[in-house]
Amino acid sequence: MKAGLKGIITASVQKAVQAGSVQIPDSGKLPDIIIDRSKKDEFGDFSTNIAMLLAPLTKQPPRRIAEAVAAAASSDDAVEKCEVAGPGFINIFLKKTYWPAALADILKKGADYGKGTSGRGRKVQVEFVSANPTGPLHIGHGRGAAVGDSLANVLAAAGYEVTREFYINDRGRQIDTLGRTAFLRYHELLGRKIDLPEDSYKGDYVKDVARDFILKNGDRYVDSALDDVQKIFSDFAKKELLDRIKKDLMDFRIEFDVWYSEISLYERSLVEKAIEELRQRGFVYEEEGALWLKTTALGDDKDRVLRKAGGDMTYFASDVAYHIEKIHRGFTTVVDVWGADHHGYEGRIRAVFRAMGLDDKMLRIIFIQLVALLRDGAPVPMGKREGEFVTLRQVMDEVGADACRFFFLMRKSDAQLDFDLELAKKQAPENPVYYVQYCHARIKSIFGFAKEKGVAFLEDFDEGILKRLVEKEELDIIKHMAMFEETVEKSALHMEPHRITFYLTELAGLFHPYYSKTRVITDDAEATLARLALCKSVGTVTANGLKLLGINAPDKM
RNA sequence: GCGCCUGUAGCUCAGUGGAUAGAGCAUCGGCCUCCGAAGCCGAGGGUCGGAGGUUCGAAUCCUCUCAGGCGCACCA
Repeated sequence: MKAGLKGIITASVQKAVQAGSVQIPDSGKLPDIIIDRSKKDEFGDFSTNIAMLLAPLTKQPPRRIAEAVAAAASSDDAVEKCEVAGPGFINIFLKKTYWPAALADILKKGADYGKGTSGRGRKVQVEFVSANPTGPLHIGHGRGAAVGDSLANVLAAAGYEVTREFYINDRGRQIDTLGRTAFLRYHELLGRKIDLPEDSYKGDYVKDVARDFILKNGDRYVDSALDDVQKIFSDFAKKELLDRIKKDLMDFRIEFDVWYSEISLYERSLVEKAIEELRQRGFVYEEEGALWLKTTALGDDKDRVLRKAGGDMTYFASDVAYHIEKIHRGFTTVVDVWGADHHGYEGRIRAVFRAMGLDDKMLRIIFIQLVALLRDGAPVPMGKREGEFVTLRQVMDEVGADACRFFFLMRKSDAQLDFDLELAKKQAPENPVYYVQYCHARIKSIFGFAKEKGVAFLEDFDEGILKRLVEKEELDIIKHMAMFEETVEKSALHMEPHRITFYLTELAGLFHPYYSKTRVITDDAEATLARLALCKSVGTVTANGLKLLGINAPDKM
């Protein structure tokens, strides 16, 4: 419905321009029209500041522009009146007949309500989690997973064609270290005395891996030299740990379209090809035995090594090849979801896009800030090096996937997040998770009650009865629901899925008080049906929003 | 030292240059004989870290500054 409002304002601006009362300079480009719910009822239903945005362009006073636009908009069928207020706000009062139509539109669209077309089918890749298969997913990965997955949902809803991708760092020094650690744990389990080097993976999960290795292979490698069998242990361990990561993500209800192996880049010679491509563009040189990418010419702080003097390729070289591959695959936008501790890496990856002659705006990097895990307000210690960090699995098992995802999506991702385990579990008002879900369950139960009372709510009811919804609370709910499509679009545009969380909390915050105050099922048959229609649509919008967050909309709690 | 992120109510945070800065929690006081009390109603709470600047207008943009977090590898 919001698109309709935007259309009214756009047309009105154009009318004012044609009439000569607003003069747009030759460039002729209108600023984006932004319409918001009015802050106060006396400011109408919706407001726009378009006149104030046009003022500097047209060099005309904002109030005069506003008056011209408001006059044009007043003649629109849906508009009751338009007022100019303050420095140049246009306050739009819509006709009462607009709201039944808006509500009917939501009911008609159902599960599709909220879907938009602003993405125009453009291809977007969202790469997220991409945790090394050297250990379990920790809580920070979980936040990245929730944000990445929800962002992908939101982009898809806004009309983009989305690919979800997990990049697997399945080669390099950390994998070698993993293999060596597994090798040592293997010996330990077979009764040998071992000495675990400082840079080993110290978590018990490597013992689990070694135990499984024994089940499959027995003690046949116990007398082998590490160098001879390291690859066997590395391969075994990384596969097992990746399987666990996949299992964790599946239980967190996250599915990837593509699992992209770093090794596969080498198998297809894509790393060499990428370097060759960059060499031809003049950004590759050799110095002190190493091969360098001249990223300083592309906005980075210092040049970066692609191939070490010892001959090994760096992790960066793979990543260069991977991102060039993303470009060749035809994505118009590439989204990388990274832990905030990787922000030092941003410059060199942007440089790759610039080196390829592309606008690096096509790369969007979402940084996921730290999660501070609390229990009853007291911090839960973390620290991967010691091998005693809190895993996603532990938290998910303790508080449930729904609460977990909701907490991760309660804040914008570049703000630190306090996650209180006890709070997330509490079935009490101070837990924000259930407020929204309860809204959905409550509505389902209203329909259960209606059925008991023999009140039938049919899909093809007479829309005329919706004009019985005249209470302020009822209209406020409809107005908020009318903003859902806009919210999804803004969420996609800014790549901020947490906006959906806030939107749903607000919707529930309108519904619960309404429910307490107003009886839905009464002797008045028409009013009952109209209110059931309202309830139905709130349930629909809540379910649609929760789906974008990857959270269940329960019928019962 | 350089770079990035964050400073908004007691706490945790919303707030694409616009109107008198908003929620939730916590605190205090009320509400279950009636569609789910995981809910509702009411009250108090603010130098938007600080200082300049840009402008009709700044929590929002720019500069400086203070505080916290993170990063500055031929590691990944």
